[in-house]
Amino acid sequence: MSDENQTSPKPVSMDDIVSLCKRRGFIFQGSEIYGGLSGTWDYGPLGLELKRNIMKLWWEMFVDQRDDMYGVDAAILMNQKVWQASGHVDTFTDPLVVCNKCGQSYREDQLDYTKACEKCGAKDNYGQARQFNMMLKTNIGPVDNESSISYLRPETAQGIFTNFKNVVDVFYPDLPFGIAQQGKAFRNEISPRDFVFRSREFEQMEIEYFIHPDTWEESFERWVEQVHKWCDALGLPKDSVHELEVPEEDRAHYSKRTIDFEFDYPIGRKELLGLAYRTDFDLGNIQRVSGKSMEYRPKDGSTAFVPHVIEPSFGVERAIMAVLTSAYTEDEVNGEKRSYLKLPAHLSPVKVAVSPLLKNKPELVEKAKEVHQLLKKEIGAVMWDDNGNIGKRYRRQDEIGTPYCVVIDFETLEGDTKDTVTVRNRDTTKQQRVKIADLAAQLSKA
RNA sequence: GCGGGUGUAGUACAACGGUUAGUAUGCAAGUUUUCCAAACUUGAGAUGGGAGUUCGAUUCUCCCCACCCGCACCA
Repeated sequence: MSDENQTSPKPVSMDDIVSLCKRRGFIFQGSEIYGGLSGTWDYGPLGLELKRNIMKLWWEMFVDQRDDMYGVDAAILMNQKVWQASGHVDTFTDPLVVCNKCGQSYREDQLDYTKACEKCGAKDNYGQARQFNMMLKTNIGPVDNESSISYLRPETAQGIFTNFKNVVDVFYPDLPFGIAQQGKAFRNEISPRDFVFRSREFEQMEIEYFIHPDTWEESFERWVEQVHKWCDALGLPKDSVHELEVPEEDRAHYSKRTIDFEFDYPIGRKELLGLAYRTDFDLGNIQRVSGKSMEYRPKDGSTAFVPHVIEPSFGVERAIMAVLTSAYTEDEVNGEKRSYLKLPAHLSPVKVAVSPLLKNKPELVEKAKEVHQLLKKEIGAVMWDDNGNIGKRYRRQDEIGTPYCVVIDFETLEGDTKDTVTVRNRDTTKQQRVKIADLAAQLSKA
């Protein structure tokens, strides 16, 4: 689906991004020193900052800035009944049957044994059905038997549903309200692909927004708007984000409406996040399996009911890839090609770099260190950089998306311009003089 | 999981069945440099892992691992 209507194709390739991520300390192959482990990735100092900034932005936007949202942080390991109730145990254990001749695999429930293999035409040459489970299984405690089985959660959502009653009992929020959670999830993907796009261990940010069933349509529409606001906040170009209305036959059976928000990645147009109306499927299952009531009793005394949910589900790694894709820019400065990350300032791993114009002039270095300490206290993510010459530092900071470079030069030390520094803008490469006293305020505002 | 491809310093590339495996860039130390990857000196740094063939393997063969491209999968 990415072949047609590809709008504003980015010149950036996946290799550019992977290479930059590694070269500059964003993302590395997991367990690389031992030859790697498929589907796992490690975050370096800068990637970690970027990831945290994205997750922080999300939390501010969807939890801190709202009155109707509650956060939880549920355990990754959960009682196996959670996954029986949710349907994951059943739907994740599809038996697979493999053609002995060509190795083509089929789901047993969809295979007609009387027919020849669709791929190679071999007849009556199917292997034994074997279970394939997308959930990563483990055992709790010293015994290794049926009852000790547990799974690394394949989604964070169930940790929200299982805490629905707790949140209602303690806070009794007015409906509608939402519960939000960020955290790791695990899937034993058959083939992890496309850098961090599909991996076996990943980070999710999910919301279950509880509503009265009569209001689902308007609530859904509001979430569509919210999702677009989120994409704007990530700095994604509007023409790179697409709504895909998922047709009924492709939706989960309990979902009455699902929109996949897709992004134009270097690997094509792929899902960035999902928005689904899940009805009362999840709470209903919990009620059925646990025997505990999941009903919500409105404060006005009207009839109690099991709330329905709208579920916006965000993948952190997919957001990171979209942000990097959008931010990666190439232009020319003084005839030299330059590549840089045009990140929104609130996402940049480093907010400000501080340099002495020349590193062999102690008076400059001393003053610069002073300014560095000052800014570090005020802004936090401030980097000291005195490597090479000033142009080199600018390029290096450009490439990791640092929005501002502060340079202490001889004008800082004396004359009318005493105690002013140069502030250089990443995107325009223009610079202006700013009083040291105003620096922190001006940079954190910008 | 299937088919195809790839695997050499941090990155991007070279080379070769045979002495110290090169180049660029990056990195580290130093000299220098008054604003956009200047220059010089020095230094560290690699044949993914394991078997086999061979007098000798980074090179050839096999197995494993990882990544890339297709297919399948993606509740």
